[in-house]
Amino acid sequence: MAAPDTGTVYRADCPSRPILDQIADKWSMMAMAVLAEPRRFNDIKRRLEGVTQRVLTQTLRRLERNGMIVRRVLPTSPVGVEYSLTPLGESLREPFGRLYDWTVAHTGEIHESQQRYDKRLRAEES
Amino acid sequence: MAAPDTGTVYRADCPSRPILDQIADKWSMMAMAVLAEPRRFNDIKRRLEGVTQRVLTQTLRRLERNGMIVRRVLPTSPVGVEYSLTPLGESLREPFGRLYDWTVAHTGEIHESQQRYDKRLRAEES
DNA sequence: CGGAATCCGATTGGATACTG
DNA sequence: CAGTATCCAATCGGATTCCG
Repeated sequence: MAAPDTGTVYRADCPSRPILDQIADKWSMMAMAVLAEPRRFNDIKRRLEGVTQRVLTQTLRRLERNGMIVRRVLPTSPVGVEYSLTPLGESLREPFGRLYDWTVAHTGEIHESQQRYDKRLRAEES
Repeated sequence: MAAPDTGTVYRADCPSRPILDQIADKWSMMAMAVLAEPRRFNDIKRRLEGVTQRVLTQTLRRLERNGMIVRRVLPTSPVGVEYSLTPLGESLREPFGRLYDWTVAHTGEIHESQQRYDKRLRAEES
């Protein structure tokens, strides 16, 4: 199976660790999905309902630094900026998509588990 | 392809959002991988080099609440606690494994991109 | 052994105002 | 339009101590 060998990974020097830190967060995953086609800043912002300008900027900067997306300034007036996926970023959409599909498929199960857990906790506290 | 439709997802009420918030973090992913076989608290802690007791406890609690793992108190002295994956948690290892494999495969590319980015940034500041 | 509780510095993130 | 800058509140997380 695809999962890592549990004997050798997840030490402090495991190369996957800093990378997961950089890309495995909510907004990065959403931004990558939305960037299936090139989009401009405010377009992305509108689609990621709830994200603030500050956080979106930081997210896009980090994705750019890690080679997932490219930032292109358009020669318009006023200036426009278009973001698009690199081949590297494109290749990440597949594993991300798997994860997304999984969450959608198991949403109900998870919510039920949460409610059972919270109920049990409240019962113990009484 | 497996990725979500960019026209309809990532709204505030998209069911994937709170779930990704809960599971798509570094320590959760590492803990899930390490729990390929049932393990006790301090065993997990040793394998996740760098994690503190506090953070590991919080991580395991959240995974338990979301139905990914079960916590079993062993009738030993002193008490032992064993964590193991539920079927739901087991099913998550596959998409997680894909993501892990991806990070390992592209570590080099990402580091190069980071260095190019940082270098370019320093050049502009001067 | 496997936590819970507390303290506290560091980081995050929202709101707001300003800019080329 | 696409940011940057600043302020500030909340959260996170490390270290330490105590407990059944």
